[in-house]
Amino acid sequence: MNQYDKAMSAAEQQCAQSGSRLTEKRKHILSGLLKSEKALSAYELVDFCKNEYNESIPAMSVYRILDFLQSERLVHKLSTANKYVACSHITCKHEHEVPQFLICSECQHVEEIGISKSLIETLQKNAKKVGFELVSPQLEINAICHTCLDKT
Amino acid sequence: MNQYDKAMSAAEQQCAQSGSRLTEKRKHILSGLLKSEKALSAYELVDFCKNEYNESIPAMSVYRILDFLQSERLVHKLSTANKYVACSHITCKHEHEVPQFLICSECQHVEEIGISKSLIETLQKNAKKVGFELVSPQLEINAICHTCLDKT
DNA sequence: TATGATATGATACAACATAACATTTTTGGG
DNA sequence: CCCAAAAATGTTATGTTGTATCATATCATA
Ligand SMILES: [Zn+2]
Ligand SMILES: [Zn+2]
Ligand SMILES: [Zn+2]
Ligand SMILES: [Zn+2]
Repeated sequence: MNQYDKAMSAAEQQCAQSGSRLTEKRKHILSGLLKSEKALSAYELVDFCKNEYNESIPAMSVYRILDFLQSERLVHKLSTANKYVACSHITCKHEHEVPQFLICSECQHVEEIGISKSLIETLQKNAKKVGFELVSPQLEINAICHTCLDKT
Repeated sequence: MNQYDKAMSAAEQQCAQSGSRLTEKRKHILSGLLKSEKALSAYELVDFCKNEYNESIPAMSVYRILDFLQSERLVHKLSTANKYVACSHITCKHEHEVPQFLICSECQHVEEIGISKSLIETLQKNAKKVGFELVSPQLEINAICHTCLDKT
């Protein structure tokens, strides 16, 4: 079974476990994010569903579906880019760490990596010094991927 | 001289030094950010100028002015919030470090702090591992300020 | 004062996102 | 199986953020 099928099947399991339904439309949106392997906007996902499945999903519904997928921890929102990306750890058993996203400013390719406990603690300590408490943090870093760097 | 006046005067100096002009409108936008002490959207700055100076600046101009102020390193854009904030180090002589912003999700209060060299190096190393180069990074962390935390 | 460069205005529109209410689909108890 | 409640999706309108383009005004300086 390839990575895509594994992810879809893990997503089914995740939803079954939490007692929610992974409908066709929700699957299509998730598949768009999984197949593209990059961050997509809600409207790009509308286009994807039109092109790939000849299915017209209104933007409103796509946003709702993205909310659902986020609540199931299958998808993350990248606030700096106003785009959405499939979680890289859908197939993993382990608890989801505080995520860090490296986002290529050129091609929107995204890598999701965990942040080490010690790094989190450092950030937390620094925040506290200036009167802030981290709640459910997430780091988004704009960078250039090596593929795009080589092209220039 | 209070902090606000110091900042405006330092901004004048900065622009003089780089041979650019800090016009009235540019001053008004900057003053909006300095006085509010929180992150504001371009459209909120339009309102500020209307209320404070009875001056109608089109949104287009506000965006241009914000671009200018960013190029002079007087203002930062917070991409996660789609808002803008005055640099906390306008009056400082030292080089501007890689900035980290703690943004209160409740009240939009922002603290800008520098990131230590060693932390940057850690981030850079982690990025390299997954094929990314940081260019001009900036960390934005959504958190809750203690004032808002106490209210709840 | 003429000229070019810089700054601002006006208008239109693109892209991202939500509010409010209607309709359809699913589900589970009687 | 049927119905009512809950969940999912559709429709329409609108709000928010941001850019493109072309026009006009202001400033510097020769
Ligand atoms: Zn994830
Ligand atoms: Zn790239
Ligand atoms: Zn700064
Ligand atoms: Zn606050």
